[in-house]
Amino acid sequence: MHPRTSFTAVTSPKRAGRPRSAAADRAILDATRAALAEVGWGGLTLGDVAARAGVAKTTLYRRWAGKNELVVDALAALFEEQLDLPDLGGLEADIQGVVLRFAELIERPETRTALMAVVAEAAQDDALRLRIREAIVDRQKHLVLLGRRRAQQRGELPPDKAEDPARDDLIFDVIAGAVVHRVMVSSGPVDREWALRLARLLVDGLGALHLPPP
Amino acid sequence: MHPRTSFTAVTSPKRAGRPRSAAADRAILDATRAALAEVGWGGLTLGDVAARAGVAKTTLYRRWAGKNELVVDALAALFEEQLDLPDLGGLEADIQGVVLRFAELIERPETRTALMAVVAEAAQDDALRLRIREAIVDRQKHLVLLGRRRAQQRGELPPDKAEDPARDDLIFDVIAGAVVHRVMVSSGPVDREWALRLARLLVDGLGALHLPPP
Amino acid sequence: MHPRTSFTAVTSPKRAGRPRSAAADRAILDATRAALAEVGWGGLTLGDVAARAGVAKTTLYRRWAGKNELVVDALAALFEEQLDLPDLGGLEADIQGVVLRFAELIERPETRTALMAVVAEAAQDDALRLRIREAIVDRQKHLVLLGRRRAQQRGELPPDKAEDPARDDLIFDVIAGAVVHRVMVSSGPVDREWALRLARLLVDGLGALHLPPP
Amino acid sequence: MHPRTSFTAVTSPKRAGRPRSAAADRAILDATRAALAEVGWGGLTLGDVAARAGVAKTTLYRRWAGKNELVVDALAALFEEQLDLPDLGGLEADIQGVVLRFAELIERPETRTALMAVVAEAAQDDALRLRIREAIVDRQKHLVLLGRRRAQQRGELPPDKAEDPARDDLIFDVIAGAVVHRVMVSSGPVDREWALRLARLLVDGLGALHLPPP
DNA sequence: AGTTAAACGAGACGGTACGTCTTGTCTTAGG
DNA sequence: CCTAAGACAAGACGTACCGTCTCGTTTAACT
Repeated sequence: MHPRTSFTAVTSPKRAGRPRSAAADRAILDATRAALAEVGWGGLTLGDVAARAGVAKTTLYRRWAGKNELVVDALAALFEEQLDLPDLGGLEADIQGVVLRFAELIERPETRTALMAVVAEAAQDDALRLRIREAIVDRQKHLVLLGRRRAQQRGELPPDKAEDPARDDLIFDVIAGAVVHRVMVSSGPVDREWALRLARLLVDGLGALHLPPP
Repeated sequence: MHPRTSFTAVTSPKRAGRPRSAAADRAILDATRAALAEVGWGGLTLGDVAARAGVAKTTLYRRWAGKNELVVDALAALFEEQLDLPDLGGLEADIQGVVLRFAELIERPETRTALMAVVAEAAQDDALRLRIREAIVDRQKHLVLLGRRRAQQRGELPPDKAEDPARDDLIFDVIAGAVVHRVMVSSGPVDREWALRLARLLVDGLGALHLPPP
Repeated sequence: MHPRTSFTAVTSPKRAGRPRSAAADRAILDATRAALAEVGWGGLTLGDVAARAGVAKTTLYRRWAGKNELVVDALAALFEEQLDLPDLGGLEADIQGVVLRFAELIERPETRTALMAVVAEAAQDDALRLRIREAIVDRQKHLVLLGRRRAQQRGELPPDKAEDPARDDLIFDVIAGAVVHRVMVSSGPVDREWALRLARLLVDGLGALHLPPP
Repeated sequence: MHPRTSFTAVTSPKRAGRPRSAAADRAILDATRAALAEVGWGGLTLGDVAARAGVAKTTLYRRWAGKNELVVDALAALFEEQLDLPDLGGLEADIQGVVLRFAELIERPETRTALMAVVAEAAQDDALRLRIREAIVDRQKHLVLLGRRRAQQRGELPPDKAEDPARDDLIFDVIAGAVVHRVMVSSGPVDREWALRLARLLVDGLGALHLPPP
């Protein structure tokens, strides 16, 4: 499997020959999501995706190097929409809100069947792991910053003396990890109560993290 | 894929014909782990496992229904050993210890490449999800109970007025989820410092969880 | 494309595992001939042959390395039957008879579309050329010997003083070549008259060939 | 595949727009012959030919409908040169000479790999067969006429009472067929000796053909 | 000198077949 | 009845060409 011209890469100002069809891009990604929801990661066939999209396999392979890359891009679009953090008046409520929102995303059939699968594939593929982080994970991370600043303005958390990005990373790993584990492994519901308890645990735990790091 | 005689099931007292070779079982599981570490889940082939184990494919299929089941059993053996929680003198230290221990387990090549993969497969396969919980996840869960009781005896946490299993589940989801997310997605190290910060967050957050549930 | 265990090769005395299905061999060759007659060499697809034969592609590729080898074997069977030279009472009649017979063979749809194609492929493939000679061409060659001996016994040709295999080869090239050229290139009919004229030319020319070689 | 403006067709007196590049025509035919000699018919790719000729595929398809037509035209040029029959003083020598000459042509790599291939394709394509006859075969046929007349003038053959074109066709099929069969199938050399024997066979056989047809 | 219309290069496109691979079952011979 | 060996049906894989198309550019011949 050879590397391809990245689909997201901005095509250079002047390219000879017939330009790539933007409609094909869209059709393929839509078909991928639809197929994922229907048959799951394991049953996903690039031939089938191409057929659903009304596109030749070649067209698909010209843009993506394989199943992994395609699915990451297909999922990325889903995550892009869900990027906001409505101000619910307090840190606890904000966390509860974002947890519910994130769970909603994870529980969609496309996401359920595919997200862990690409993470698993990425275990042995550094480029893929990077792509997942860039296209999916990091986009959510700024919510942590936003939420923390808002809480500091409200006086719910003390102001920072110095930057501590590792702390925000930890918070993100805790929230995202807990939700994913709840949904994918424990198979329990992420309802308002569960989200509230997680929010409480974090609100109380967050104070300690603002003490000087060890 | 048809159900098989479960590998773990105790074979009935008297069975006619040549008995199954216990050596084959071990050889297959060892080969599976070795192959996982080498080529990862995606590259894992049942034909290759059989060849490595010096066993015919038939023998393998007679015991396991497919790749998923085989790998779950192969991983289960890895998790079986790691079941203790040395008393390090305080709740924070205990949590830090168990986090480091768990990370160590997750970061092995066999686990890294296979655990998420079977979780992903389980997204559409209830039986598999149950098997993973029973054989892998739940085995670790009693550590939460043990740790909490020890902390209550030390007076670090207030005694329970009533049972609250959902609370322990949440704690488990948070710890396990955070470690897995850190390792598999964020690709950051789970070192003493990271473990300490997570432990602190939990110790302080845990108090709130002992207030009456909402 | 890797070499395969030859289909015709006698399988060694003892082979482990399930033996190859003889029925599959037959079904594949029959399907090949049928497909050739229907869609011709250019339209012949190994996938289609497999489907017609009710066999998986793997089974086909286990026996033959590709289209060329398969078709040679499929044609060989056709040529095997046609091996006799009825005594029509005189050299001229015998030649006329064999020419008509040979033309009949060449003009079958399977042969028409495939024979020249494999010969063309063989132009760059020594192994294939050898296989064609062994499996198809040489089988007909003994007819020349037989016919000549019969004519010598009748006194139509003088007895040989010494062996001269090159002479028989020439005769074969002339007869086979003329018929093939007539059918494939000139697109003329090989009817009784044409066959008779060729026979006359040869009968009169043959005398000269029994003079001492130059 | 649609019909094209034939490459050989005289372009109509007035055509608007940019005229077709004659250089491209030449480059494509040269590239075709070179590619044929290198990779053979089977390996010949129109994309590759275009690349070798420094021309876009479109340019190629604007002139020829496909591989078959292109190769026929490429071969035709080779055969165009070889059209003479030096008077070697006698019928036998003349035949020997033309046989050697023809063999030389057939044994070129381009011819070897491509001639039989297009003949094979023509088995199911009447237009192609006609084109081959016109562009390649018939050009050689007048040599038979020329040789026969010369021999009649020398007195080596009796004068014709009536036209008998079928007889000349037969002679052509015999000579061309025998040489092709010798080269392509029997894989034997067409050397002076072989050519002489064929010439003798014909000279002696030819007398009979001048008797009244049956 | 400008206009025009076709040829040109480049390369994307929908298709189709390729030959390989893996899956899970089946068939033999041997223990 | 189990085992090893390996053939089997099924079907996805990723690649290579096919012949068509769609661009933007170039090149003559006709205004």
